[in-house]
Amino acid sequence: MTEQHDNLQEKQKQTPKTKERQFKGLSLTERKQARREKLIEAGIEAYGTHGFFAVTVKDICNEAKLTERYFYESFKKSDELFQTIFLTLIDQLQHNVMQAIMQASSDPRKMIEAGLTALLTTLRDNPRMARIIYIDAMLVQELHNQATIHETMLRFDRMIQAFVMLMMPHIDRSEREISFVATGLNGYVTQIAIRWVVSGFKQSLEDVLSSCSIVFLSLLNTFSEKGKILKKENP
Amino acid sequence: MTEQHDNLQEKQKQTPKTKERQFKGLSLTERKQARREKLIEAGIEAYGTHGFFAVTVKDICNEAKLTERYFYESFKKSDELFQTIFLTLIDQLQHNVMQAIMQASSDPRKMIEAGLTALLTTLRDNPRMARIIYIDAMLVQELHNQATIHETMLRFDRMIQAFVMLMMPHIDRSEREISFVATGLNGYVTQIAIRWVVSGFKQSLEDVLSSCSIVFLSLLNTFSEKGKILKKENP
DNA sequence: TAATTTTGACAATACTCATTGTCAATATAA
DNA sequence: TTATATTGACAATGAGTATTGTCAAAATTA
Repeated sequence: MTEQHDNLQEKQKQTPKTKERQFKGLSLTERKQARREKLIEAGIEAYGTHGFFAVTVKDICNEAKLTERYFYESFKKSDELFQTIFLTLIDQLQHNVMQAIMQASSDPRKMIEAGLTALLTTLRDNPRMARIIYIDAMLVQELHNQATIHETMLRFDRMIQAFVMLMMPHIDRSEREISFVATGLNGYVTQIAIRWVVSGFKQSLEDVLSSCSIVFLSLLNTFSEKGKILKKENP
Repeated sequence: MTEQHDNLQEKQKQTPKTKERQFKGLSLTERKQARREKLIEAGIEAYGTHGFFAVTVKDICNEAKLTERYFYESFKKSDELFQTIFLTLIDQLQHNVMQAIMQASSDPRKMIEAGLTALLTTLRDNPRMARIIYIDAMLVQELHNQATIHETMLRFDRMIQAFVMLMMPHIDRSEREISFVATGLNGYVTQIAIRWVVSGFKQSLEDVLSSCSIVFLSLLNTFSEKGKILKKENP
């Protein structure tokens, strides 16, 4: 219809439209970034305290003292915030564990203890992180089949697998089987961690640590004996 | 207004209200029961195939070839169907496992193998059961904090705990710690099972079984050596 | 101070579903 | 065959909430 006229209007609007203005000494991008971080913090607080399904976008905005408009300024869909939070937290957790393992002596037993201790203390010191990673994330990945979250979870599997293969170079098991064992070990620790988290960290760190270590140490022992135990030896 | 007249009408309505009539040779109760079972079957099909969150009440009714009215004839709330299904399936699974363990010889190794084999074959032969128990149930328990489901899940923990304590009567660990180990073992098997289920049972039963057994056998070995391995013995 | 961006409060819209209600068609008993 | 219990299709309601839109007050620059 009036295409030429419209094009003219567009030109006028595009350039001089929003003259960026400083606010509280911050530029537009800085303010956006600040709001984004407030939303992330609020999300951790809300999700980690009440659980993913009990929390609405409005809740998070209230927590962050921002209105819905600003939510969608930073995140296209409401899932995006959760995914962002999840990735942040799991990076943090994995980093702590890896670092602890690296810094331990090269004795496998020390490394196991160090890694598990790092994991458990991180969870205890960040209970909201614990809830988000171990409970909510499981749900969200299913709800909106978020491949990203699932893939990220597998990082721990692979970390354990690498560890096992590193510790026992001349192991007589197929890599495929070790991969399964790693998955299982991850599940072992995860399940105990969940119970610990849910209980409000009632039990002592030492007890939980010992319950986790024992399996790793047993396996270590079994593997280093080259699987003798696994052969059927009926008396 | 016309109270007396209304009362009269009520009386007439109350007694001869619904004269039960036979339909297709079935009484009202029989028909209700049949519909209920169709809904349960449809629920297993739908939930087990597409997942809890992708399924609506209407989906289940379509699958069952019944209309919504009949859904609420059998279940007050939509959750009720899922809970019913879950309890049915987990009973079935636990029964199979227990039976296998009982029927095995009293050799702990045989019992472990029998129990795990029963678990894995049941899951492989009922993939929808597997999905419902190991994936959807986890979610639903959180979503509508269904204590029932959570409690039921703990049955497996306790089953394993009882087994461990039975196998190793003179173990030097506290019951509390054994309880944690049992939880962990449950998580170990569960995690591997989930991966197996999700992969569409790609790997052979033998591989999966072996990956599960190894941990039980290692622990068995460790415990029967009275925890020597766990003492620090630096070279 | 005046003009205008930025913000915050809140209304409006859109959608998905669970749950309930209506009603005509059908099957059954008398 | 007739009266009515039963069924199936589908509309109506209601609740919750994500997402978008409006607008006046507050803050900033010139």
